[in-house]
Amino acid sequence: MGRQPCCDKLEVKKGPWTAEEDKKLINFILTNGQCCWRAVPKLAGLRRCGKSCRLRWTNYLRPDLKRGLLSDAEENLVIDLHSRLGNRWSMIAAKLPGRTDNEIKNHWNTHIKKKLLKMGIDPVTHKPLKKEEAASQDNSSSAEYLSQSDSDHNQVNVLSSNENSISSPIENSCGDEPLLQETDRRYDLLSNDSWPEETSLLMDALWESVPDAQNANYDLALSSWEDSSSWFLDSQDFGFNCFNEIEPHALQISGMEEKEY
DNA sequence: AAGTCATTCAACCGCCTTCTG
DNA sequence: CCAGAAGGCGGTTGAATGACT
Repeated sequence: MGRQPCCDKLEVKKGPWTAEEDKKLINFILTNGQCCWRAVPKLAGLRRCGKSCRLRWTNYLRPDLKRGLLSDAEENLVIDLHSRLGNRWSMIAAKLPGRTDNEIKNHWNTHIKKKLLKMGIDPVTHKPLKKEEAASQDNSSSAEYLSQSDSDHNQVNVLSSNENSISSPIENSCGDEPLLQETDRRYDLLSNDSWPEETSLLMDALWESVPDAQNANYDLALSSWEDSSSWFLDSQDFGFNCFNEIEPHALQISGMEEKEY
């Protein structure tokens, strides 16, 4: 007999969240904070799985989220971090204020991966593709990207980081070294002391650009509520800059018009 | 205008890790 | 120390949307 499902599959709703559900979840978390996710649906009056509530909150409703495409600096940082950490999206996301693992993972798969392939770089190992493969790539796009990097020395660092510092996780994990040791070493890399200076600077700049994130109290540390929620953005008349300033009850009552999906 | 294909991203699934009694 | 519960994570899916014919 397998593991028990986390929710009663017959009772839980699936698929896209409605504005009404979002409202309930937001109100509940604002009032009670993040507690036991399994209990959230019941307490908040939602017919959703606790996991689904957590995902919805962390990936979409959390007020400290940035929305929109990753900036060039963020993209470069993702590439650099990926070259060190591999597909550890949550760790990568932890280094980018206001970004979620899901968002970064999606962006990697839809944009960055293609970009690197076009440049003749293997997105898994971050090494140049085999000569014949690379030769078939579009040279112009590669040249274009590299020329951009002239004005952005961080990109140069990204492209050369493996040469100078740490070899790719994939390569290492294929060696004789036990996987566990490799994993531990990767975790060691998370210590800021071991970041190359350029990467640290890049990260500092990103964090400075999101002042509230420096206090990164991801519970309810809250920069711009508008950014986190397009339907709320539509109600900018409220002029809220910081979630802390919002009375939870005010959110319950006001401005929460039905979102069109 | 209609049909088809490609792309994006929110959400789900299931495994792994951590916590708790 | 162990087992079960809960949380977290990465891979994958599929609906929505856009681009193209």
